[in-house]
Amino acid sequence: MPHLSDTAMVDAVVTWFEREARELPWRSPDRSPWGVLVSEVMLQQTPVVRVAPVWREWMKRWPAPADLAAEPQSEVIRAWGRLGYPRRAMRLRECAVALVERHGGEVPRETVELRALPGIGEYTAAAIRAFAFGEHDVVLDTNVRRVIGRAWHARPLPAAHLTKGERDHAAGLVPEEKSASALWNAGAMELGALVCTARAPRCDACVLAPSCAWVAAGSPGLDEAPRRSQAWHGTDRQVRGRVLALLRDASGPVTVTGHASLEDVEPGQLDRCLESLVADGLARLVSDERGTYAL
DNA sequence: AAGACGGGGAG
DNA sequence: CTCCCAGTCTT
Repeated sequence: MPHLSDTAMVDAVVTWFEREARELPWRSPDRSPWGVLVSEVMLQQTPVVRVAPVWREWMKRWPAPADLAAEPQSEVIRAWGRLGYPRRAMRLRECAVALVERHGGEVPRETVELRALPGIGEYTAAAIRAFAFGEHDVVLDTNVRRVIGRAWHARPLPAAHLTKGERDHAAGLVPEEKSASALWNAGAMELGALVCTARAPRCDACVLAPSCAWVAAGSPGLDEAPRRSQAWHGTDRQVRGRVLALLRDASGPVTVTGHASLEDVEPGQLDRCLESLVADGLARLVSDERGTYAL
């Protein structure tokens, strides 16, 4: 039976984080709130190692919201490269425009204002407040949910959707004091990313192990836990990605229909994907007759 | 409450 | 080859 108090467990994570935190570029002392915002959007569903080089490039090229806002979307999609979910790049640019129009080109620190920005949801708003401004907030990403779920509730993996009960419990764990709250938010995330990982947790190296409810229960359920399965090969998602890669790597319009690199794609599926890309605003039709598209 | 949405590195 | 990742937005 675990016997450490909530506070002692939270403190253990904070202490561990102060010792073990990775030196990520968006954690540098000279980072800007804009840099934090960009990093958070890039990190939505994309791992740190893949984000880092792109983030550096973006900060060099577009150091402030106004710089990105002035850029054509095609260039932004190109610079996004292969980070995935290119709608994020589109929204990031829209976000930059909104920052210029509504906030004088600055990143606001209030939740309502952040949430009103394109691409900024519950998690990202809280992360920006905590990591860019040091504000007290509840940062709940998949890592923090997994850490809390295991250490406090003996659950192997978080449920698909965040519940009110889960949010309330997480809120109760955040230290009152501002700087400690930010360290807990970042530390719990870091612990989930480096130690309390989804499928191969390193409990022997975990500061919470002595008081972890899941460890105490014998670390059950990892194999039986429901997995989110996402078919990939041959799906519309893959075809959309291939079309976008084609448009990205070209300097101008491309005749997509009958293109050699898409030979194996069924014409019907290709048409459907092209139509959806145009509907999403990610691609535009240049010449209907010739099946020519561009970013 | 579901489903859609990219891509690559690790196991 | 399967699984996962600092989620968001739209039905």
